[in-house]
Amino acid sequence: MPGQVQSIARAAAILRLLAGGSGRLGLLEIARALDLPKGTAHGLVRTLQDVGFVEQDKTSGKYQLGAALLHLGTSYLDVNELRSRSINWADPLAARSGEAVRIGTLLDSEVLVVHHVFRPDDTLQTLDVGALLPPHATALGKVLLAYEARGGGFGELVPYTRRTLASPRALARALSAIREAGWGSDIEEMTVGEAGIAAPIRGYGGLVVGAIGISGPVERVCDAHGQPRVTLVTHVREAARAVSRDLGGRGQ
Amino acid sequence: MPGQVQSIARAAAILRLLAGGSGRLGLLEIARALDLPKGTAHGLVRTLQDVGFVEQDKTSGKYQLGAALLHLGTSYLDVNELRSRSINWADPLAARSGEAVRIGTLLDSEVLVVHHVFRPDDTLQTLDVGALLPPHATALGKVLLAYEARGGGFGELVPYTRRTLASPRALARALSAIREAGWGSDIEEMTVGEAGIAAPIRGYGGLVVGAIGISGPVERVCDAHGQPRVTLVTHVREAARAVSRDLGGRGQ
DNA sequence: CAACAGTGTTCGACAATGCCGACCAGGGTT
DNA sequence: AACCCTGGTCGGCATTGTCGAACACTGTTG
Repeated sequence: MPGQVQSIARAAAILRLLAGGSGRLGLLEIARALDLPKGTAHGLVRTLQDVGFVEQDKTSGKYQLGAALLHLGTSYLDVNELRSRSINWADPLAARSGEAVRIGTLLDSEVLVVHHVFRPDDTLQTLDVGALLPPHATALGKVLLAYEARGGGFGELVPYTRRTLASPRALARALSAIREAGWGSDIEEMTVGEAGIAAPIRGYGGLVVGAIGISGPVERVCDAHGQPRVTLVTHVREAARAVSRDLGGRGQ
Repeated sequence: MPGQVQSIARAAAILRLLAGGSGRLGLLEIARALDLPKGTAHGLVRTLQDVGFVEQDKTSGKYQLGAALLHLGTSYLDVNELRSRSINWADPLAARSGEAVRIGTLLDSEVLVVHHVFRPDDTLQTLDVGALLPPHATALGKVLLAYEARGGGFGELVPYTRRTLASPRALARALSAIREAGWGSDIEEMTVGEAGIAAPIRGYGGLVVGAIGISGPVERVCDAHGQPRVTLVTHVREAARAVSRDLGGRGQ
């Protein structure tokens, strides 16, 4: 594969940096973080500003992400096949299971949430479409990792709770168990008191392109033995199959 | 201001094209639309693909927006000062008025919705955060236009309904009336049966940085004379002032 | 069945392009 | 008032990306 266009790759790095960091960044901070000369960074940032991908706070001079990105992001949702096919099945799943439903896909070894249906009750919930979840500590993420072709080493496995799978060996075992069973779960591995169940979504050719899952309080998601309830597992797997069928895949 | 970085400007144009068009586009369509040689367009698109801003449908070969943009877009929401300050005031406004609340800002002569609170009833509504609204046919848009520094000519004023302000003269009159009154409305100018009320949000230095408004069925938003209800107008203007105060502006 | 009209993709040579480093200009702090 | 820090500018060099033609492939058409 021939070389990349340098300036575009650098511009993307700047945007990722701004998205990841604590919001606003100064020009020199950007230049230092990417190991670029001041002048070069300035040129890149200024054209990013011209196209609306970056805004500058006039008082502090610092830079932040721009409004044009918001529209591009939602435009992506409109085109995304995985999301559009899932929508019809996510709502029934939320209704049947009584829990929140999320659909995610792998992006740079993280889980990108592309759709989110709130838990049917009226509790206050924040929409996390567009959020990135840690793959090793969520049911969605582990399912996606299990079927990921590029089985390279995982990133650093930060432990969120005592039950997080923080060692590569434990994670690899869990992934092969998921491949065996065709679904996966996480029990208080990301936040205490929360559990989740997920199953893979296959696209054209049987390739896994995403995952659908529910998550909620551990006492509702799991039975008396601390295992995910069979009825919920069935619901999730059926939803995953339905979406896969819609996508033209073989559906598990 | 010295020249732009050509390749970044072109890359941004490609992304805008993909966002605006009907989703997927072929390489030649992109090249033709931007008047670029095939090879050049390919290089740009390929690096956009490498950084995740563009995806390629393997079967058709066509290109579409990529997943990385979704995360960038929502990251923008997290940083956006206008949105974060508005959130606390949008919910009460929705509750008091009983209508849907939206907060918008001007982007490229269009209205970008940065926050959206559903109407309190349980009707089915779609979240339009990230959507672009026509400025001349919505209360939010007309308020933003009225206080826009760069008072250049408006784009083409497409008529949506019979009551849309489609002539530059009528629109200019409406805008100066808004400046006079400090708030604006639209009555069946975008969709029949719908009306809206909006007021400007001022940031540091008194500059208008956004607008907040409600919208709903014309029979609820307007009184017997077909005019916006005074109580609703007051609620909207108070909310706008509150947000402005939070932003450090003078609040009207 | 062959010629064709479309794709998306690769390659290499030229030179235009954007990179780099040093140089300005303003603000805050010592 | 001298100093640091910031963001912004300018011009020369050569690295960089652009460009057009050629390639591989698919589906259609004569």
